[in-house]
Amino acid sequence: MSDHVHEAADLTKNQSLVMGALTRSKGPLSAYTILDQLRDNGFRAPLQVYRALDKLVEFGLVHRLESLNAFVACRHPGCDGDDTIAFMICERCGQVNEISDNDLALRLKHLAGEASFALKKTTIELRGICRTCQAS
Amino acid sequence: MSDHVHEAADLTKNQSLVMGALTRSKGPLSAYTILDQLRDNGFRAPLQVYRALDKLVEFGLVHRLESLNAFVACRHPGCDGDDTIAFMICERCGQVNEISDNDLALRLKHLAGEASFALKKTTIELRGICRTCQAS
DNA sequence: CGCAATCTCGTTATGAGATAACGTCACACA
DNA sequence: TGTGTGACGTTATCTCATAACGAGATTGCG
Ligand SMILES: [Zn+2]
Ligand SMILES: [Zn+2]
Ligand SMILES: [Zn+2]
Ligand SMILES: [Zn+2]
Repeated sequence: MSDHVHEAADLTKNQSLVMGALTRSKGPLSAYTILDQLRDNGFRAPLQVYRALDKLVEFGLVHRLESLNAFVACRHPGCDGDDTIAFMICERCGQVNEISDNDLALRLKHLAGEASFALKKTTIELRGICRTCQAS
Repeated sequence: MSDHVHEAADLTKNQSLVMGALTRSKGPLSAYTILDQLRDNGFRAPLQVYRALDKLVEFGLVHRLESLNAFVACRHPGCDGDDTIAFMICERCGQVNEISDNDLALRLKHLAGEASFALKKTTIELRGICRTCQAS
């Protein structure tokens, strides 16, 4: 276990269970929703979920959506968890799309640089209606 | 009152009090912190704060910081509340800087357009250390 | 081996953020 | 006069998140 890329085998039981719930879900889940889904697996308290989520976010396998207080499995291929990611969140169907754009990242870095701001983490969340929901 | 630009005179008593608390503050405040500060002015329940905040945000006088669950008075000159605004939030001193960048806004609009995503609202929050705090 | 450091886990209780639901009051305006 | 609308106050409740404590398992070292 010298690798820093976290695969399924690296995860503890609780982490795997939480990861599974998020992967199965079509959209983001709140910690308490995950808790409810995992009661049959022995989950009893919020902390069991939050502790697993903390690690999964740290590993870059899960992202937290600040504007939703919810969590989503990373579906952005090649996402290392440190990228500048933008989320498009459909307010009708709840689906989340994860996009990484270099121009966007550069622009933000530039703005931070101009202000001598030591950038650690960026949150970009776009709210709106997705293509599918507009059609219907 | 036919104007749509909201000045101090437009605000109700509660809205003025909440706006005052936010304007006096150097950084963002949580709803409950505002509540505590306004107890002497007759505030008793969270809803009094949240109702005022809802309106102030609607008027564009106050912004909500999603990653902080807190609110900050708009200090961006000419901000109409509909702009695409990025917030730089210092994790050491708590100060918030509000910046509006056209290139950034255009890039986001472009990305949304590419995905046929009907963009309604964008949240951009940069976390890091401000210039002042780096120096010290 | 003996022992400390670290990590995961379970549990209980509590803190922090936000809203539902109900009724009151003042005001505008037909 | 009556009727709608919007702000307000209060209570209760809901959702989100963490503090604090202790039990096992694991690792690495003297
Ligand atoms: Zn990702
Ligand atoms: Zn949709
Ligand atoms: Zn502003
Ligand atoms: Zn600072």
